[in-house]
Amino acid sequence: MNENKVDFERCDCNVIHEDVVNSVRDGMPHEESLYDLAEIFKVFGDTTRIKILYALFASEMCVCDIAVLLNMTQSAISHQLRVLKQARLVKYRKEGKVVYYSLDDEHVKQIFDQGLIHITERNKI
Amino acid sequence: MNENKVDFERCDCNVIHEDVVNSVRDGMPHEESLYDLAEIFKVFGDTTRIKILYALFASEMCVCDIAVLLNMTQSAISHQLRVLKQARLVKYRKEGKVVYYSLDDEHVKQIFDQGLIHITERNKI
DNA sequence: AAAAAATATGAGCAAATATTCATATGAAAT
DNA sequence: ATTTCATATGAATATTTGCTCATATTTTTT
Repeated sequence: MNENKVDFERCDCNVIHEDVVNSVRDGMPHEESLYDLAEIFKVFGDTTRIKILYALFASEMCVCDIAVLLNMTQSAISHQLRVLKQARLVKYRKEGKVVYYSLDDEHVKQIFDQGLIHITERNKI
Repeated sequence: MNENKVDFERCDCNVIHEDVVNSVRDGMPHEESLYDLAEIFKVFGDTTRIKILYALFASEMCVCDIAVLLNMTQSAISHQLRVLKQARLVKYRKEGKVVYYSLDDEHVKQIFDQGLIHITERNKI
């Protein structure tokens, strides 16, 4: 009962439905899970990274190829690949001085598809 | 053949696999679709908005309730609700001076779930 | 009609982020 | 060994973005 006490002063309004607030709070996942979830979607939330993932969807590619495909700097691509690598969405293999990147997650397509379903359904109206 | 010509100068490296680049380019969705896709994920890519969506998952709530639940300003919540509204992820109904928000998309849960699957699988290692 | 309450919104600010530029690293070719 | 090429990376810059603060709007209450 006591841990449900929150800082009401932070909100410049009164609680309207204290019961709803309490029951919803009990069902909320841990702060950390929600943070991680947002972090993953943040990675997907950039056009360049989306393009890279879509490209790797079709084929394994080296950094230079991706840069040419997207008409962007090698450096910019390399920076973004690092982000994707840290999120464990892509993996790489080295062959001499060339580094080939490919998808490292079976869920990427499913996440993509759900996003696409949303925007296509939404635009139907 | 001509439209495949791109500005190679922008990339400070030579094309390594021109065939791969061309075939991948042919399979790429339109620029606009990719932009929209990134936009949707961008909406999911914020902890506050993720929390709001999770809360609305459990129950319809008014702005003030959400603010108290998340221990944040009414203004901050209202701003974020606008973003969610524009992305057509939430809808609202007015009852007097109180505005109740709720989810406006059956796909939200599926998108969430895919994201969760990714982070849980990833953390298994 | 006036005050109060819930929500919305515009401007400003601070933090985060994507790209550029210069340069480092590492492997292959000469 | 030296040069060349593919990639990585740190610093700087420009843009985006989330929150705060003040205030507007709308509905209810008195």
